[in-house]
Amino acid sequence: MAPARQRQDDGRATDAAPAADPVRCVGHLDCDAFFAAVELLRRPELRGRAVIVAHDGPRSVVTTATYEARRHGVGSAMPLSVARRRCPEAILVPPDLDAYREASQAVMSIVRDEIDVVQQMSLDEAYLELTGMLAPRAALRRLVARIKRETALDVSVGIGPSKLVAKLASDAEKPRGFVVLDRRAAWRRWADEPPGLLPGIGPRTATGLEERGIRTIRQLAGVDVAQLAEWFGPRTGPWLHRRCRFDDDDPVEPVREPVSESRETTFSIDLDDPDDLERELRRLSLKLAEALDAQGRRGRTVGIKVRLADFTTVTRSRTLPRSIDDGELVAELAVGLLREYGPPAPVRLLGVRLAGLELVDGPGAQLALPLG
DNA sequence: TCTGGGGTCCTATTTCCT
DNA sequence: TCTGAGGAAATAGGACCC
Repeated sequence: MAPARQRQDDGRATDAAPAADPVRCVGHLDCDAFFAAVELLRRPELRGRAVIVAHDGPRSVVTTATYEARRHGVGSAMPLSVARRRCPEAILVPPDLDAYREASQAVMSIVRDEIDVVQQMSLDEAYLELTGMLAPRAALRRLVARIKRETALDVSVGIGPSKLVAKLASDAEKPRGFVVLDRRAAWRRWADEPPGLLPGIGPRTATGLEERGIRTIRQLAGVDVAQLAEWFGPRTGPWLHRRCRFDDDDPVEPVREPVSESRETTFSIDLDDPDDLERELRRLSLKLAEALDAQGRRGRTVGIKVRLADFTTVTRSRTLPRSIDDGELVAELAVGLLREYGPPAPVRLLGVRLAGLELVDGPGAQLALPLG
């Protein structure tokens, strides 16, 4: 494989070409077993033991497990029933989102204090734009040490020429990893791994590739773009073509406006009675509207999501001429959609969503309250 | 093994408009 | 008035991520 433009990150491109942009440098920071780590801080007696953070229900899944539990084959998103079978001695701790939010804020405010351009991806993960920085590695070494000192949490860090490589690098040697790679090093390290290693290639795409005889990133890189476009679509095809070459120029975007917000719930026993379903949908609608109201946001498209007993999922939505934020109205519309659909089987999950979000009367509207 | 909750984005199809 | 091409927006489904 020959990367189109090769530029090493030693290249302090001296005044030769005026158009030469600086070598991009991106960091990815990921807290190790974040939810579990926060729990261990509060309950040090659990240190060294297999701990699973999950609700205790018949249909719950593992949110995080300590590395001791992972050694027994327990992993994130695994049904709790399976996790228990694999690791019966594991201690179950219910999630405490408020505590994780607080810990996240502590970490992220340190990150933002040290780095100008930060894109936070979740409570425990962020991309850092390091381009132009004189000594990015040293800076991130200091950052890691400061996070450990001030929060007692461990993080893994990856540094690369793109988000893609940085993310793979941070994942490569967890926990407490610190991996720096350029594109060619990434190729050497992962070319013979399965395509599913690459973020964005999930089980479905991996299977699709396998059915066509493609089992490694190297093999994927040998497939014609046009062929990939035919197989996976006009955008996904070319995207795969670049991805398997570790070619990525996705920018680090510090602020992104939310597109939609939703509330959903899985019942511990499937619901059959329309009255029960409507009551639940109302409750979810009011909860959603309340949250959006607190943010000063409204939405123009109301949608429902219904998962039936056999796991088939149906969505219905309706777009209004203008955006709304009233809980009762959201509930009315959601219930209307549910009635129109009329679930043909017992329902396992019900959800409501508001999309096409906007800030009411633009930014700052919330501050425009009468002062008396 | 039997699958949470909260998001983003992509694709295909339909519908409406010009 | 009928017909059709082509774009934008809406809709539904689904992949994927943490």
